[in-house]
Amino acid sequence: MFEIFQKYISDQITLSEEDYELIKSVCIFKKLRKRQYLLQDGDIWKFNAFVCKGCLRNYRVDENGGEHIMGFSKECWWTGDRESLLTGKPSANNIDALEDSEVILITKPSFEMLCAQLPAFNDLINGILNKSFIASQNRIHSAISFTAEQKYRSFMDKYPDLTHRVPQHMIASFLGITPETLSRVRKEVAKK
Amino acid sequence: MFEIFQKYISDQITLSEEDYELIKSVCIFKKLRKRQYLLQDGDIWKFNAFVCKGCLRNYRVDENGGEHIMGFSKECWWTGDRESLLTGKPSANNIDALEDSEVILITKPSFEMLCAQLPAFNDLINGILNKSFIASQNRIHSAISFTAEQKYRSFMDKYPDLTHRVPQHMIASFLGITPETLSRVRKEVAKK
DNA sequence: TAAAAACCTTGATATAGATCAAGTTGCTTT
DNA sequence: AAAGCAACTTGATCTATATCAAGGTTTTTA
Repeated sequence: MFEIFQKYISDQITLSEEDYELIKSVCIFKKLRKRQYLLQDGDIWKFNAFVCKGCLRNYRVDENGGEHIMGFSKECWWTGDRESLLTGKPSANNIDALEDSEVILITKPSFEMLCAQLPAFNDLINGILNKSFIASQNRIHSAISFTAEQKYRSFMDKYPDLTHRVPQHMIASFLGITPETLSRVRKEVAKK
Repeated sequence: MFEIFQKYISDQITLSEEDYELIKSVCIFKKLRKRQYLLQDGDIWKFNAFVCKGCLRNYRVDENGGEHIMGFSKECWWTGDRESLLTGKPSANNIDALEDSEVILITKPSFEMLCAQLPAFNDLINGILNKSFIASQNRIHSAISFTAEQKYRSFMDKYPDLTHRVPQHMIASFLGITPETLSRVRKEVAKK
């Protein structure tokens, strides 16, 4: 399980054997069965989580029980709840596994230690935060500007693999449309 | 103009006189008249921009000429286009002044120098990036989950001052609804 | 200070997408 | 392998919001 994380890191920066030992020493390995929660709303989230295998979703539940998917995380993506982690307040999010999955958890203090000890690791993480922010901006743009069809096309464009990997009604939820609408949009898109 | 930036910093971290001199030495001071562009799409954005005075908007234009407002930035907020800055590619965004404004620009190399030389400054900036990311997540949630009325209420909640400071049709654009709908929503909200 | 723009509101109408409902297919679980 | 559940589709209808249009108000500019 650690090898995947190690490869992910070594593909981007150069670290010594000892550096990897240090990282490994603070990793918490966790296997999740399909449908198992990694985080439930109301809990306080304490980690940074790296997905080695499988796929998770991060969602919020509204007052009517409606689920709204904030994001998916597959292998080599990060997940968690930055807001709860930063503020120490209970999370409004739920994270659960869409498939049997394997994740690595690193507590906030350990993570900060790594960033302090390993400048290259710190840069790597910073780059990811930057990229996530940019992705969020683009998602906001699509949410406030696009039609249902444009939203779906841009999803396929950006996440071609997820398009077939996660249930359609979850993609609909991610896009902020109903499953019925997505089904009809797909029929249209298939025609052209 | 620099005093505002200095106060903003000193309210959050402690720096020496020399540190401020260093910061000041890389600041580019710029005054903008109402409607003046700070960035036009197609240009490559090279700075981090801190708003000392006034208010700007950041927006994208779609193929039909429709404007979609990504964000507002008033005094003591940051603005710019992180994506263009990071990738070096032409920006898809426009930034212009809604009021006569004053901004401080810091080029990317200078900014990185400051972050490297002044760890506290680096932490400060990191905190801002984190908070912006969290704000983006919350905006995504509202965009995919809320009705027009809920969107407007949450805007008033989050930005009570902007509610009266920027034109209504721009708030509508920010929320992803039409100006007419916003006008009607406001009438409803006023009743209750 | 008058003319021109920009802005906001209100009404009438249109429509994209939501909701409700039923049937089908395809996974899980025992 | 059957039963039960979850996922997808399709049709009918409804509704929140968009679009189109016009008038009134405020702000800008000459």
